[in-house]
Amino acid sequence: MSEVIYSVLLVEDDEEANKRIRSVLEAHPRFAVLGSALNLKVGMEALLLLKPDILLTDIGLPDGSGIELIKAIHQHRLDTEAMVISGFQDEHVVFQALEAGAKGYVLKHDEGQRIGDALLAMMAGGAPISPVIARLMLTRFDAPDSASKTQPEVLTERQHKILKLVCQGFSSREIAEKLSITYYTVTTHIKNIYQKLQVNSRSEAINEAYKLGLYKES
Amino acid sequence: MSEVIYSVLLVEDDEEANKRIRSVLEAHPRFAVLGSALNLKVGMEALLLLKPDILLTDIGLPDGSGIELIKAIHQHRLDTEAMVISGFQDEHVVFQALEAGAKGYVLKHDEGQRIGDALLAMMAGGAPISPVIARLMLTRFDAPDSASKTQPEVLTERQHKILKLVCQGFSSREIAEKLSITYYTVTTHIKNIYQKLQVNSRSEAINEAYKLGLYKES
DNA sequence: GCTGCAATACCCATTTCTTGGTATTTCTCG
DNA sequence: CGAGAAATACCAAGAAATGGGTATTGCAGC
Repeated sequence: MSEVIYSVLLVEDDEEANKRIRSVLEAHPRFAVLGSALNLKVGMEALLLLKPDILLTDIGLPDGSGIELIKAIHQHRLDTEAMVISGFQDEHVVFQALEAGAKGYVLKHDEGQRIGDALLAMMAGGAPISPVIARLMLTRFDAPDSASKTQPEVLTERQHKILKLVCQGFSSREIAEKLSITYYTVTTHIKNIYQKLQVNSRSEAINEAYKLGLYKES
Repeated sequence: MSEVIYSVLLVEDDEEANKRIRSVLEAHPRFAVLGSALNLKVGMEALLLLKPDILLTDIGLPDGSGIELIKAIHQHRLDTEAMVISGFQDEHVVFQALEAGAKGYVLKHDEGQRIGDALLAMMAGGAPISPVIARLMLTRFDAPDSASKTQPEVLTERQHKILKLVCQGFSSREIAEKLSITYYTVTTHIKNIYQKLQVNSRSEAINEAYKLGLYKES
């Protein structure tokens, strides 16, 4: 479509791979590499400072997981899309990344062209995967188990009840009164709900709840 | 105008709300609370016995609908004005209540002052109903009238756009950026939206937007 | 018995929202 | 032209929410 150029931050501890990917992107007309980091700490600083359009990060960094970076994007409400580059096709890691909000997942060994294409596809607005869906997938794969009888919900019963009230427009204090618990407890629950839904405001939580069809009458 | 004091019967099953509204009315110089009931049965008895000037009732009572009370007013030809207090702006319920003869419809979450004002407005011959609801009534009951080309919305185009963004979970500042207007302007719009929707928080507005079906993709 | 999860409760610093104003400009309608 | 609606912008105080913690209790599973 457009001729927009996307700024990219690369975080990859393998110097070899870092260099290679970087040069690939630098050769690409649609991307501008703002910088690259070799570890989580530097990557985090760069992310918050540079606020790139795209974060391209490895998962296994020497001083932590690249997932932290993806989480940071949400926490700081950056307008950055995250894509994971990993050496493994570890299912668990993939889900973790998606859960954290990553939009894509490419392999280190992919050729440069593929990486560029993947990034462009992502920026063109791939189907954003709901964090909860990802989480559901996670639990589904983690536990190829049995039951599936009761609530397949990620949220606990209590959290669900509170989210429902939040969606109905009640304030934290009103919810506390309704449930005969303290205001503090309500805020704690809400905090946990936000984390599970990967959002950070009431409005976003409500939005997510509706998206997931969590509301079918009361 | 006059210094008339109106007698009020309150029927509300939520003890919390009951107590709150009751104390608000008791503190008001123009109202005298004859009694309050927590369910339909007691409410009905009280209504027929006390014949209050005003019936202030919830709809969803544990043993039936408050609409029964409104109907009873007509059935027994009482000289009582009915006003509904509800936690929801459920379209269906509103119509039922108005059809049954309710003169007003206020929200539980409204502050005491607003409830008092609404009651006085009603006694003065008004019908304190949310403009949005009124508009819905019009479009429902008739009006193959005018153009119908433009948006049948109560909200202006701008307000609609902003409400949409609010529903999508954006903060006021984010909306301001997106629309290239100042934060102040956004808050002003939101203020006006709240007034039109008769709510007083983001969550309630989102709720209302969904209830009114204001959202059909973007 | 230990561990982990869920639910509860509390604190505090910071941000965001809410509410009450005022005010200017543009546009439409009568 | 004047009235009114709509969009814009600004301010300030108080309420609420958010994010970072810590901590206790009870219960299920290993």
